[in-house]
Amino acid sequence: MNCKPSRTEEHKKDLMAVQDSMDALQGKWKISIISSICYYNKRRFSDILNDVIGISNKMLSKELKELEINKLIKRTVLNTQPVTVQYELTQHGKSLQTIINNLKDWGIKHRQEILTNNADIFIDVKTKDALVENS
Amino acid sequence: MNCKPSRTEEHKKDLMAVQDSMDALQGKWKISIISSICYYNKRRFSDILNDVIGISNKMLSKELKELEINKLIKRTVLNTQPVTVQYELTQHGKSLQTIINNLKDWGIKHRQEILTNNADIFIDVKTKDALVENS
DNA sequence: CCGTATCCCCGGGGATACTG
DNA sequence: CAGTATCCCCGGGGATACGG
Repeated sequence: MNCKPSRTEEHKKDLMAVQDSMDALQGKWKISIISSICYYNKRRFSDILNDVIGISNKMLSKELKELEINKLIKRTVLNTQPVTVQYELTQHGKSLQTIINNLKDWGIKHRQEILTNNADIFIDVKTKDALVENS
Repeated sequence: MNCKPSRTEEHKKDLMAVQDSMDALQGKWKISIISSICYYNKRRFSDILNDVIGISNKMLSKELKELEINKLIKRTVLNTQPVTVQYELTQHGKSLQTIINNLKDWGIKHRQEILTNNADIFIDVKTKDALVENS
């Protein structure tokens, strides 16, 4: 991305590509879910439900559906009794590794950056609120 | 990120780092805003309002505030009449280039992936709905 | 010019209960 | 076991108007 205003036609495409990536990864749990599946290679619904702390079955179902539509994971219904469903990363899903790694590295640098030179202020990265400390 | 379930303590940190990055970049307009400022090096409020198509002043104000809190941009009030305000990327903000580039590249691959082998189905990447074509 | 304030709508996302 | 269905709340985000 060569830093152009979004009005220039070619740059609009770059911007859209970035947004497409963000959309695919957005959602509170997507990265955690990908991570869980990736580690175990193949993973069942209830297992992921256990791996990802705090997620509800509704959310898991929804996020998995989106990941599948985006071809990041593959869903397989197994012939067991009762039915079990297996999820695994597609090749395309695995290609996310680089990005996720970059995001992790930058995130660590970011946290340091935010925490440095802020002795008098406490920044809550999550809520993005800057709160003055009680003296 | 070495693909571990989020319950393992060290991996939670990795996950959090990724989330921190996502949080900093999330918001409908952040990337577009960063892109605009980056291109012009220094850019005023009303100019960005013009560069980023469709954004409202309220949203621009809010997103700029968040970017500033996250130390990605620097805000300077100029001594003009009436007052003008200048925004520029910090060093930390510029360090996003790599990530944004990766996101762009992956986004392009992603779009191709989604569009391939889907002659009978139309995928709306934005809404994530898979719509069967009218025959 | 650079924002805030207000109103309002819609969708993300939690809790819980129910089905094949 | 693997999801749906329902209810409900809250915050993102648009439109518009106002203030320094």
